[in-house]
Amino acid sequence: MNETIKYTVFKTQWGYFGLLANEKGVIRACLPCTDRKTVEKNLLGGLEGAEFDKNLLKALQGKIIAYFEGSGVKFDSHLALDNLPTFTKKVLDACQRIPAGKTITYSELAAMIGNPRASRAVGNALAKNPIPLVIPCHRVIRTDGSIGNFSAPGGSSTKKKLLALESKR
DNA sequence: GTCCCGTCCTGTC
DNA sequence: GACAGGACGGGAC
Repeated sequence: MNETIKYTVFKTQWGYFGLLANEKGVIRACLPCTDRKTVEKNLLGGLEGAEFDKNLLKALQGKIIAYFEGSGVKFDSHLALDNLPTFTKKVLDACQRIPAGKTITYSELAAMIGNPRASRAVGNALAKNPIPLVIPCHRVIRTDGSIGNFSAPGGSSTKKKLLALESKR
């Protein structure tokens, strides 16, 4: 494999945010962290040969920064999800259609992809979401109203903070 | 409120 | 191919 992988780390209101991308689109994202090195480590995760490019996905960077400033933005960047299982791709794709400030439940998301009872499998897929925030997996909550779980650094408290940020608009 | 079983997909053996 | 484990749901108690 000889594809070019680039990454960038930039500052937002919440801390440093990382993006990793190849020619096809975004591969991975890393939620804000106060320490830039931590972000790079989480983002690259042992990957070698990734090239730093501060102008990588400049438009998306701007949107993410605006997002953490509290403005409503729509992430429409191209994402490279080819290496993920079909079901996971479907789940992530459906997840992207959730409008900002709105939340749906795991079972509603399952219904969107034609498997109303696959809520558990949906959670499984979201747990593997490589691109948090851009794929708004934090907008998916449990049917009983509880926040559910979140695999990104910070866990469910990060999820809560993200929802609070969106709902106060 | 807590417990338990059903459900469906992925990763590992 | 089989099995265990999950960001869940819903009914039973």
